[in-house]
Amino acid sequence: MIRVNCTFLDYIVKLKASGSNDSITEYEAVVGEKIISQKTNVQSIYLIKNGLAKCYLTEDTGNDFIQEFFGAGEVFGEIELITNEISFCTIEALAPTTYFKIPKKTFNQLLKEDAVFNTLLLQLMASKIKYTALRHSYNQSHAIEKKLRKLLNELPNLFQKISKNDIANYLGITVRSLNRVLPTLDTTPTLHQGSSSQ
Amino acid sequence: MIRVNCTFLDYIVKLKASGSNDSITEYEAVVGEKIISQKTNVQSIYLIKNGLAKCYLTEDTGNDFIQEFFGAGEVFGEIELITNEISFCTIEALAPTTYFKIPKKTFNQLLKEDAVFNTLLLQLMASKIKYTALRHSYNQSHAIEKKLRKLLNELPNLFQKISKNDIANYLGITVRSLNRVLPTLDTTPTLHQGSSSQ
DNA sequence: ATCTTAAAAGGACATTTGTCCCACAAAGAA
DNA sequence: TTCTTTGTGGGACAAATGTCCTTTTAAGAT
Repeated sequence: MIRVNCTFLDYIVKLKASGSNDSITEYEAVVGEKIISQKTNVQSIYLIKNGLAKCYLTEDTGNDFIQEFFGAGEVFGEIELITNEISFCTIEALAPTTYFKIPKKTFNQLLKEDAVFNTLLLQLMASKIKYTALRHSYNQSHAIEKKLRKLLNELPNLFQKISKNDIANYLGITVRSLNRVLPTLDTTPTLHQGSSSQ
Repeated sequence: MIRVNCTFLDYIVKLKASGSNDSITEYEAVVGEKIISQKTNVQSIYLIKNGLAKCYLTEDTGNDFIQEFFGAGEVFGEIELITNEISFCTIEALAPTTYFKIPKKTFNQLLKEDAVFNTLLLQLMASKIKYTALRHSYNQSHAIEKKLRKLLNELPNLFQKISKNDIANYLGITVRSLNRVLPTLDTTPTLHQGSSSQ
């Protein structure tokens, strides 16, 4: 549930370190900071170096639906650059997060001239498609309890890292429903400690 | 809800017509035929020339969840080729469907040597990611009635083209629930006529 | 024509999930 | 400290959705 991509991160770190590309810059986001806001223009692709962020869509109903949690190496903004459209989701830091920013021009150059970069991006996107397909399918056809068990299996310290509200929004349920199911699981989850627990 | 991609189809048709690539072959699937089966090896990418197919995942519960309906120009198999993994979904014809098959070797060659093809594939994948993100988000945060209205808005003759069972599996609900909501809509849907109605 | 099968329609009931509350605890601001 | 805000926990009830089952209709097979 927390997506990472070391291969891609390593490649970009090396690229930056090689000095051949000084347009790649590094930033830091504090907890709660929005790195990308829904329905705004995107002029770079972003890459998380370290930290944790949530990627979510706000619906007309006011509900937030969390697409995914992003950890080290995860990339975003590439969809907007490729389709030339405004962002369809918001990326918000859940912990202090450092990230790289690669401007559109550099991104297009790399895509064209760097075969390795091109392949890495294809793999990254293919992986996103597959992962979300599997996740949403599972979500549609299983009860809350099973979804939660699966989640806890993937990330045992889930409740230390992510607030209940965010977990509920990730599962597409309410916090009340989440709380109702929790006691039925063997595991005894501890409380959410905020970003101090990372 | 029925995805199409004329640009990509045109490009492949021209590529094939130019004679420069005789490894691209054409096939026809009858109604109910599975073009790709879940958990099998994939050695080509596929491209629908004409017809209609459903792309679905079968869960351990036995439930089918329909990811998307594919119309002319839609591509599949590319994820499996890029990630080098077995297929995670089944593609099944809902109407007589003609499609192209591009072998893995040719696909990789095109990706490397044909910049236009490379870009088209990136766009296609970006579009898939965005579309499914929006759809699943909407599905998670809206009641059945709204989901159905949205669908009927996109495709007024929905019920002529697709069976209720498939529509239910696309929305992640049961046929019973679908039938319950139908009378509350102004529209009076007619019955599913099978493939004869196209 | 008759039989068989698959899709459709919907009643009755159970279960799941959401909504609306209120209460409590922790963290940060004044 | 005291106040305020935010996350948490859960009771009571309402609404949405699923399960199970029966009937009807339409299409295709023999």
